[in-house]
Amino acid sequence: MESGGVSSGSRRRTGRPLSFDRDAALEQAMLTFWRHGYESTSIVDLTTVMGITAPSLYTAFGDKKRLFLEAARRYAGDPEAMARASDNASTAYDAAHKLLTAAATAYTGDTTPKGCLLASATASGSAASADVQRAIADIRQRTAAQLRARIERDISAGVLPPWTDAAALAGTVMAVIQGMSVLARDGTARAALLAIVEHTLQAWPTRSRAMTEPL
Amino acid sequence: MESGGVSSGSRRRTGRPLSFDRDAALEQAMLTFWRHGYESTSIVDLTTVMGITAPSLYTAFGDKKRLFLEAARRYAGDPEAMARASDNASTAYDAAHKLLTAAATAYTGDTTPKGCLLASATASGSAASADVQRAIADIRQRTAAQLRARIERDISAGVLPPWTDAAALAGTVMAVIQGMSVLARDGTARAALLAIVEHTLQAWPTRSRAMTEPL
DNA sequence: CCACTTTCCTAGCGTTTGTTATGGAACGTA
DNA sequence: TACGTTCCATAACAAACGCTAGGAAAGTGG
Repeated sequence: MESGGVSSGSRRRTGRPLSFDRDAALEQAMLTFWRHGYESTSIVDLTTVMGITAPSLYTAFGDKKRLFLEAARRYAGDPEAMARASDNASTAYDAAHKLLTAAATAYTGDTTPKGCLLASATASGSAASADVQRAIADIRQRTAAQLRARIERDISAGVLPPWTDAAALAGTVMAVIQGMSVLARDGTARAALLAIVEHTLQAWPTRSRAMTEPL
Repeated sequence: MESGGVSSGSRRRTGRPLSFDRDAALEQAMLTFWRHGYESTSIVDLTTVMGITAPSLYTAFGDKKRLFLEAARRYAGDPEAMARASDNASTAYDAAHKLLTAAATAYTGDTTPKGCLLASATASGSAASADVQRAIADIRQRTAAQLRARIERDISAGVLPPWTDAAALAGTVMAVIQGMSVLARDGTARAALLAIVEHTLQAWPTRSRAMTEPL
């Protein structure tokens, strides 16, 4: 019963090998969840785009819920990579700027669905998928917590004024990110989203905002 | 075939009267759509909370799609009332402020579901409900257009500087509104949303922003 | 070549979905 | 009382849902 090493490295050593590319199938599943959401995507939809049959899907990914969570993890990327990117930014402003522009760009890709998978997939949801919604909310709140920590670091370092409301600042960035997903779904173009990003960042506090004269 | 005057005023003059309160039933349906979204709310869910049977629902409201659209119209309120509120605001800033605080408050009600019905109900969606999504997007874009027009009016009147990007400004407000719905769903408290509102409005352009000294 | 393991496909499981036919009961009118 | 109209409740419809038994097929290790 110890056989099921889920993670990478250990492949099965015997038995018939998979006849399809597991990664490619997962990618297609992710795109479909991205486009239609979690509950509105049926198993038939998935097997069609993945090019496999239902039993193959179940043996390879468990069930619909686990497949979605794996697709969501693939979409959100490595959480540690996000943390590193946030830490490596020279200031919290830079981190927020990168986060916002990356979102605006990702939500308006030519070859990908509009909007954010995490925002689109679970905004609605029956009681049966409450755990899926919670998992997605966790990913969001992890991002928010990292940004907030980065802001507080800047406050301590004197880069941001001491009266800065770190929660409100991080919250605003998160709200704009999530909101841009809705706008992108409604058809708003990338340039318009980027203009929103620039406008939002104009509210970023500066040590000199109320003291010296910018520009 | 001309009998079906949907709107108010003309009630049926003969036959057995309705045994339930149509308005109260619609209210319950709205709350359920608000909580679970459009596709995740089943007819059984609706008939349960409405206290009627399926055939009664169909004869009184048409079908699930029309019931939802009627509930959404009830939720969004009279569009003309919104337009009047926007026009009656003394400035575009006031209109945006009212819009944002009203959203933050409505999304965190004690007796209502968290978030926005329009944002939650149709963020995901199968191809079958594309028309429902379009109807909801229309309501959003009507709000955005009104706010944008109000901003442009202020620009013409000299209340806002001529270099103001009305589209970006209105877009930011809309993005924050939609984003706050996601945050509210995730459990963010009303006070935190109101802090986001205040922070967002700090980016509002002022004729004097780069010329004279505020405060 | 022979077990043994694992994946593959066909077919179908039971449940839930949105929606409706049917027949009787309740109303205003005559 | 009798009529036309309208509503209610029972029951059921076909389709789609997530999911899985069962046996054939394709690999590895002995």
